[in-house]
Amino acid sequence: MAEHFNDWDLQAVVRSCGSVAHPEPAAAAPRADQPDAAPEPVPAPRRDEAPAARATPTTVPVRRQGRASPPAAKAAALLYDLEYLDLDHRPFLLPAAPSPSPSPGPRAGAGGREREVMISFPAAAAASTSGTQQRASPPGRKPGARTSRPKRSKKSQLKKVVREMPAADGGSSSSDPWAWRKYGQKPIKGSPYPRGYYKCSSMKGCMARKLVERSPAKPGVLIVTYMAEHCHPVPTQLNALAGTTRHKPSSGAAAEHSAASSPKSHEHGGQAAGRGTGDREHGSSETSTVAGEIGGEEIAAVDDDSEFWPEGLDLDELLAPVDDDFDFEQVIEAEDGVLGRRLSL
DNA sequence: CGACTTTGACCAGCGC
DNA sequence: GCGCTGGTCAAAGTCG
Repeated sequence: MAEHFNDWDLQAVVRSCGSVAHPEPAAAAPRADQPDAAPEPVPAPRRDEAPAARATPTTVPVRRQGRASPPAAKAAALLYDLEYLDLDHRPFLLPAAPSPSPSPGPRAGAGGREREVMISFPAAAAASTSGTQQRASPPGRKPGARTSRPKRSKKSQLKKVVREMPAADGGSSSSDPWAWRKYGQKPIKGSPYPRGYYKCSSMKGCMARKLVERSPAKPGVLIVTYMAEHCHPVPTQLNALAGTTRHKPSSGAAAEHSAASSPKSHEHGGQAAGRGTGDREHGSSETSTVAGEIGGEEIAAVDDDSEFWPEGLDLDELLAPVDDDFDFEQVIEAEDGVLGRRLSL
């Protein structure tokens, strides 16, 4: 796993924290994307919901638990458009993992297709992002009450890297060495699924952040948008800085929660932004998280994924990185030749 | 005790 | 100018 990190690590990552001070991060970075996959809080979509979206409802029976999902190759197959990416600046596909990493790199492999949207990154942008840090609001502030906030850069002018990955993959946490901390969640208009907002917590001052949301069109697919750059090297130790990981023992909701909440669980696919305003608004109380996914959502994901599951792809190989915790009983093949796995816990 | 998640509110950008 | 929407903050609570 660590291997693929290198791939992007090289380019993506470190852009000297100076960036913080650097008003022009993007400028300097030809490609500030940090393709890290991270714990995706997957707003658990209800499988019942968005039925239309589900292309292969028939395969539902395939059940697998555990985050592993048909990641890799899907990427290749997956090619639906990310309209929202079209920021005028033609989004382009990243050469996915240049790395011939042995493992089905979760990276691009994670089923994620990446697109980098390069947009002028006005100093303002930097400022805006940094705003987070700049702004130190006085204590005792009423919730939500902020003091002056630095001007936000034009939202549309940030450089972004968008990746798609199977929800089942939990955002291919496996490929994301960074520690992410969720700082918000919002329902997105037009989408039944809320979007989770994450910041890099690997290092203070790092402005890297990512947005995670489920594709309305394909609930089984997570769309992860990376913004800004990491100003530090990939932590050799997950959670180097972010101290604790929350792994709840498992038990009913707890289990669900655990996966969900353990964000840092880079390894585990991390946090699931279960519910937040979004859920509330959308009425979906799916506190999902990876764990949750494991339970059910994931299944859905799998189904979807299965759609593009490449034939020659070796599941075990792909799943290897994440299989640690789970034992798959068997691999089953769905009617349409879709592969599914059933595992026993 | 520190880090994380949840959640309501604030605020800026954007469209009408 | 107004309202909507997205993005972010920070208090409160949870967990290891």
